[in-house]
Amino acid sequence: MVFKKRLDPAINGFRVPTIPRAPRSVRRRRPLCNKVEDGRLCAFELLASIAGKLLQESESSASSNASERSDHATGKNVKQEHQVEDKPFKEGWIYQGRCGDGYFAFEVASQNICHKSTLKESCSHADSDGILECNSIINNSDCSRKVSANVSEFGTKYSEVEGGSSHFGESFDANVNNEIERQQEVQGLETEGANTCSSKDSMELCQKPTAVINTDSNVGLPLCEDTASDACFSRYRNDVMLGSRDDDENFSRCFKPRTKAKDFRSPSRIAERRIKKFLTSRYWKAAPKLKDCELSRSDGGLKQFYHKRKPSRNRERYQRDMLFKKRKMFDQSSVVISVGGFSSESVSNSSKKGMTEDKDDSAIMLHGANGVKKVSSSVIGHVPFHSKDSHVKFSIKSFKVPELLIDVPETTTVGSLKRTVMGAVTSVLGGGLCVEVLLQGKKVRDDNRTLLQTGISSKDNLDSLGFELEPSIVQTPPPLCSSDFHPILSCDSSPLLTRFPGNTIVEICDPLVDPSVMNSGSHVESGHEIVSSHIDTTDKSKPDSQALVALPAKSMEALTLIPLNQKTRHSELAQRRTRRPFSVSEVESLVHAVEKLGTGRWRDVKLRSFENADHRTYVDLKDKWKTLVHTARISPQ
DNA sequence: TTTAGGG
DNA sequence: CCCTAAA
Repeated sequence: MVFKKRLDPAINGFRVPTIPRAPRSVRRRRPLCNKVEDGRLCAFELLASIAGKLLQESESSASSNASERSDHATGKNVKQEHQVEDKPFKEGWIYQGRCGDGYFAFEVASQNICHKSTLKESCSHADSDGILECNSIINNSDCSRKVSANVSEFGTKYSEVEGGSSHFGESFDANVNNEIERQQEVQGLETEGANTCSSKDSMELCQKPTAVINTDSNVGLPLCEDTASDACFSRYRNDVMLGSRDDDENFSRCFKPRTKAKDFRSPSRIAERRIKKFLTSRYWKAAPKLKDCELSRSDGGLKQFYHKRKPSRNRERYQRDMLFKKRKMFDQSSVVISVGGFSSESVSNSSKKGMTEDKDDSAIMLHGANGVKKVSSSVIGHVPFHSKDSHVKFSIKSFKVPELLIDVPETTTVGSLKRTVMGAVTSVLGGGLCVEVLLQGKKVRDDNRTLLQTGISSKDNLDSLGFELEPSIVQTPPPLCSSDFHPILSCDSSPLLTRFPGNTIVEICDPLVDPSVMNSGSHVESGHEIVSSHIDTTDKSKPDSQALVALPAKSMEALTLIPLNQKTRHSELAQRRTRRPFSVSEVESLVHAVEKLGTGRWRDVKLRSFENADHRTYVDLKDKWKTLVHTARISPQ
C-alpha cells in the first residue's frame, strides 16, 4: 500500500518541465561519467527544480493518489507499481512523469554503468527509448554530460538519503540543495574517483554493514549513517532484492527505504520515491526497444539489461513469464464451447478449458493447442471423449479455429449438432461457415437422424467423427461444383478460413498487456503461432486485432473459395468415370463382333454391338478386348 | 475422330 | 479407365 501511495504521488506529482530534446547523437555522445563541474551545476539545478516540484506535487498529489491507492490498496508489490507505470505511459501526463523518471533513472543507470563499465550500452538503450527523451533533453545541454555524472552521484546520495530516511527526509525537505551539495561532494569523490564510483565510497560511508546488501558496486546504501535501523535495512534489503537488479540494485536499495519511508511520508521521501520510480522507470526505458507488450513487461526488458537481479525482480519475472506463457497459451488456446450440461463459455485459455473440463467429470480434455495447429488442413474436429450420461462431447480443433468443446445429448440430431457447432464456430469465426459432420470420412447428410442413429455416440469411436467447416457460400451449391466436390472444397477452404482468424488472433496477442482484456477478450484471444512473433507489435495490434475480429469469415471465404473452386473443378473434371465392368453378355457380344469384324475396327464394333451403350466407347471396347486377349489369352483374331 | 498403345 | 500420339 505504502509503496503505491508513494509511487503514485511520484507519478502524479512529477511533472518534468518540458525541455527540448537534444539530438540522439548528442545524447549518446555524452559520456556517462563526465567530471565536468559545469555540467554538474546544470544537473543540480535541474535536480533542485525537480525536487521542488516533487515536493509540491507530493503535497498536492496526496489527494489524487488516494484514488490510485484505493486501486492498489491491496498493497501489491512492486510489480503493481510497475504495471501502474506502464499504463501511464500511454497517458500524456504519465509520460511526462516518466520522462522525469527516465532522466533520473538514466542518471542512476549511468552510475551503475560506470561501475560496470557498461555505460555505452546503457546510454544507447536510453537513447533508444523514447521515454528517455526527456532525459535526453537534459543531456543535450553541455551540462548534460556533467549532469549525468552528477546525477549518478545524486542518485547515490538519494539512495543514501533514503537509507537514512528520517534524516534524509529532513534535510531533503529543508533543502534539496543541501543534498545536492552533498551529492556534489560525493560526486566529486565518485567522479573524481573515476571508476571507483560511489559504490565503494558509499559503502565506506555507510556505517552499517547491512547497507551493503548488494555485493555489487552498489552505492545505494552508503549514506546509511542515517539512523535507519537494521530492521529498516533488512526491509530495505528485501525490497531492494525484489526490485533491484545488479545495476539497479543501488537505486532500488535507495527506493527500498520507501517502505520505511511510509512511516515518515515526509514530502522529501515522496520525492525520493518519485525519484526511485523514475529510476525504475528509467530502467525500464533503458530496456532496449521494448514493444508495447514488452514495455508492459518492463521486467523482460530489464532482464536483458540486468542479468543480475534480486528475488523481487524474480517475482516480476515470474509473473511476466506467466503472462508470457499465458499468451502462448492463448496462442494455442482454443475456444471451448460446452453445450448442454456445461454453460457455454466462449473463450477461455487452454488452462481455463482444463478448469471447465474438470468441473464436468465427463469433460473432455482438449488436446493441447499443438493439436490445433496440427489439425492443419481441415477444420475437422474430432471427438476425443466419451461423455458420461448420454451426451457426446465434441472437441473440435483446428489450427486456426479455436477448439470447440461441445456437449450434446445423443438424441441430438445431426442437424442440431451442426447448428450447435455452427453456433460455436460462428461465435469464434464470425459466421459465414457451414458445419458438416463427417463420420468415418463421410459426410452425414441426414440432418434428421440422431447421433445414435447416425452411429455417433459416446460408445462409438468418436475418432471417426469429424467436423468440416465450409464456407456457407459453398454450401449453397455452386453451380459448377457438384455435391461431391464440396468435401474437397471444404477441406481446402476450411484451412484458409481458419487461417484468417488465426491471423487476427495473432495481432490480438496484445491482451497480455491488459490481462483483463484478455479475459474479456473474445474469441480472438485464441492464439496463434504468429502471435509470439508478432507480440512485438505494439499498440497497433489491439486495434488491428479488433478489426480482425470483426472480420467476417465470409470475406476470407470468398477469397479462398475462388482458388478452391478452381482446384475442385479441376479435380472434379478429372474425375474418372465410374467403373462399369463388362458384363458377360457384353463380353460375348464384343467377342462376336470382333470375330466378325476383326480387330482394329472398334468403331464398327461399337456401332454394331454397343450402339445403345453410350457408356461404352470404341476406346472402351478396344481396351476391353485388349484385356481379354491379355487375360484370357484369346487369340487376337 | 479413330487407332493404338502406354499408364 | 485415362491419356495421348499418330493417323
